[in-house]
Amino acid sequence: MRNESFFEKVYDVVKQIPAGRVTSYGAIAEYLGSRGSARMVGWAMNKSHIHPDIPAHRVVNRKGMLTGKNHFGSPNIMSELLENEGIKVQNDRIIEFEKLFWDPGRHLH
DNA sequence: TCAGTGACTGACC
DNA sequence: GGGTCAGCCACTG
Repeated sequence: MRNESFFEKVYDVVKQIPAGRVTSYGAIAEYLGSRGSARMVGWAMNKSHIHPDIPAHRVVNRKGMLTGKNHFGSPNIMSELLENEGIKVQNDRIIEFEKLFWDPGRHLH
């Protein structure tokens, strides 16, 4: 049903990302059937503050870089949240991003 | 309705 | 990995 907006679906996926794992905007967009609309996912994250439990820090770009850290109020919050979950962050980039990558299309098939 | 905006991505270097 | 360019599309005013 389309009772949910595009970003409502995005939140539904993001909330299912397990702790200690990360995914990319493009992966979520692709899972929602809007491949190439990764910007919409990032845009949805921008408004995720209206939702209580959106682990937006577990969503990064396809290179594993914390491009959205600037939207957490303070640039260091995002990396601290990730490190708190056991994810190593160095120079605004997730170490071993490929190993920690969580594909919604594979887990939520 | 139209134009602006953007937490991206792929191509290229 | 990182900068630039162009395409992408849902939402806002």
